[in-house]
Amino acid sequence: MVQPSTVGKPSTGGRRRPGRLPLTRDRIFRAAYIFVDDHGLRALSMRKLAAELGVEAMSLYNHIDNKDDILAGIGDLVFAEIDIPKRASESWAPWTRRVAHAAREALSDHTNVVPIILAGPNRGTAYLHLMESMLGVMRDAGFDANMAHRGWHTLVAHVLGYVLQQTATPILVSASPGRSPAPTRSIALADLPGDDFPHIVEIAPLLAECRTIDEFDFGLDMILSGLQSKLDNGPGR
Amino acid sequence: MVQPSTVGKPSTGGRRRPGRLPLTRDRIFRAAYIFVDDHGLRALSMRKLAAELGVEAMSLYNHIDNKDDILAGIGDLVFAEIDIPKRASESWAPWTRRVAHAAREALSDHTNVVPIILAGPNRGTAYLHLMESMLGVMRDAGFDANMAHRGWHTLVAHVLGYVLQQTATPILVSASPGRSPAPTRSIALADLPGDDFPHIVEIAPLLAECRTIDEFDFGLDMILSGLQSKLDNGPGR
DNA sequence: ACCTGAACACCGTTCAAGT
DNA sequence: ACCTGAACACCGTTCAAGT
Repeated sequence: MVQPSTVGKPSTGGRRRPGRLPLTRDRIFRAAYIFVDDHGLRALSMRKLAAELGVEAMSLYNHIDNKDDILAGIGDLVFAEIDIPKRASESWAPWTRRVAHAAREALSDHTNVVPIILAGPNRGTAYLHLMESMLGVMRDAGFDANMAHRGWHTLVAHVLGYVLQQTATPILVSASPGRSPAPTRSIALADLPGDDFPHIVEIAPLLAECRTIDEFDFGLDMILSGLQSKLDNGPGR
Repeated sequence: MVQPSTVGKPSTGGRRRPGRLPLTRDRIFRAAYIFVDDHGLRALSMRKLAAELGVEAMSLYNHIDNKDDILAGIGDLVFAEIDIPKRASESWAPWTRRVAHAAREALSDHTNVVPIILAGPNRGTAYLHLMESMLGVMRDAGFDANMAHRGWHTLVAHVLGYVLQQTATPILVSASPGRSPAPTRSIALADLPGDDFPHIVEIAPLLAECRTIDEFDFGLDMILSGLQSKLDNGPGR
């Protein structure tokens, strides 16, 4: 990797630019990943990303196809942060629980990137390995292919759905449905008219403090024990 | 609403423009909704939307704040398509099942709009009314506020997660993880290397044909019966 | 009151030209 | 082989000017 003919100036690799590493797909992806984490998805532009790398925007096109290519790369970096636990002697359910929590955690740590994952098909290697592992553990536990497939879908739906609600549920909400003046953005859910929305008002304090882990576990437990009982109650459909 | 002083020319409302209705927030939202359904979210621009309405882009700003304002309007139009069933004599579970299916159907019919709903907090009136109804039915059935809150979260997570996978699961996928030439986009999941992804390859045919309703019901049933048993097994936490 | 021409500060992407 | 200046066809949004 290090060019052996290069002498002196130990910190820089050659004569490209003072102290600049060469561009690679990987370096572009990582820079974009950090940029989105820090500034949000909408702020990401080819020009600003290039500036972050000390380069002009057009240089990026020597390594990537287009912006979508970069977005796909960023998306898979989130899945790469989920480390898939080794299967100890534990049963499929606790193992799956740990994976589900690891996924929830990784996605929650990078909410700015989540919209990318949701926008289109994920075909990155990290995603595929995660999927493969989950299916394998279920198959080994005795689920048939059909059941493993459905269980996987249900679990993914739960994780994605939960992470979504961390951002998609309005804690602050406008009380006036029509055209609204500027300050309305910060009226709390609890301030909705109690006549129209009594039950929303009732649970408003719960919503405000609900992004906890046992919120997540509440649904996860139902899914895992539901799957377990299908496993126990018979091999048939 | 109809200006009484206007005479003749029954189809046009006045002298604004030949045959042009006046702009309103509602007309802008509906036009944008249809445009996104037809051409996708990324194709939506202020200029093209204005053209669709027979108007210049800047005119839109007389009625809406900015593009995000329009997006929020579009998002709530999807929820407005969910008609909330009247509560007959049925129990909370079948009623909730019907609402969940109605929501799944509305979202599935407007997949281009779904990313808007997922991108940020929903505070539209249609969304709030849906939420209020679901909470109310659960409370009436005997769930306490805490349980209703959690149940609502779990159900929403399931619906959103399911709809997501209709778009986010790769049916077609690249078999070569690194830089890939153009035609790779259309290599099927089933063509993944079987050594690395045996279980994905195994369920690939299931994935290809799985966007069925009983896929959805599989998880929904587990959630509903899980909630029912919590309701039966005691009022406490 | 509502619409618009012109303008501003941006975009993603291409391509011929540089080294 | 890799980088870039200049250019193209777009963006969202503002503002003063029109009716």
